[in-house]
Amino acid sequence: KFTYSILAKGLCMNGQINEALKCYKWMLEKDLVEDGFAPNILIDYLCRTKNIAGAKQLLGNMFVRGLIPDTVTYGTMIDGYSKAGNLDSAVHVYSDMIKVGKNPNVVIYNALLDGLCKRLSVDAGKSLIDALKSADCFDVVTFNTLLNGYCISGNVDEALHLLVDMRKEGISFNHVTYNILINFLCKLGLIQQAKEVMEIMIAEGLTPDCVTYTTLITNMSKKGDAEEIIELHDCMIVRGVMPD
RNA sequence: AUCCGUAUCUGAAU
Repeated sequence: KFTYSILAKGLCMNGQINEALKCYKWMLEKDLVEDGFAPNILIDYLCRTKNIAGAKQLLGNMFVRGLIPDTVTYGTMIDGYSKAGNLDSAVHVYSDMIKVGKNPNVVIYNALLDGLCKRLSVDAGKSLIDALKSADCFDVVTFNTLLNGYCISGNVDEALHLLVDMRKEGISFNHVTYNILINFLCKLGLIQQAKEVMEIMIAEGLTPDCVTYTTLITNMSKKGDAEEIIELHDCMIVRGVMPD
């Protein structure tokens, strides 16, 4: 189950979807598909490549073969729909999973939250997170998602307030939290402050990653201080972060 | 044995 599922995933990452599907069919013949693990990988790939129709078909095929969609299957479809801009269908999949008695976990809610913030409104996202807090169902991704929503809509006050709230709820910032803030500061034209936040991040024991550096370099390029850009580039190399 | 191995948040490209 694992060996051939991961092989199928590798084929997908190579863009060889037909080979991946062949691999899956072969697994079915050999009775190696006992649950959602293998089909979830293919459904996810189809969603990421915006082939929602294909993903739906594969999902339908699971039922035909008596395979029960699991929480990951539902999460994959919810995220796929919402990233494709179809929030209604995402919510519909969510109701389906409730109907069949599957318990949504924090990943499901985070996917919905991201969809709400990006496709509907941050206010809708705020309402959801309030409910999640009462239900004690949240993690660092939940907060990062809403934080990014506030940043995208330029809501500085709410963003800052959310950071305080995060601490209050006992959620530590991670590298993504910092990357969101650094990107936001850059977008506000506050490059120097963005670099300071990177220093805070390091002081907090977190390691800037490729996204951190690319964010800073991209935004500094718009101003054209070549010296500083090269310095930052060399800095990332020295610290062992590979540019992509 | 334990751990890891499929879904959710950030940059760039389109």
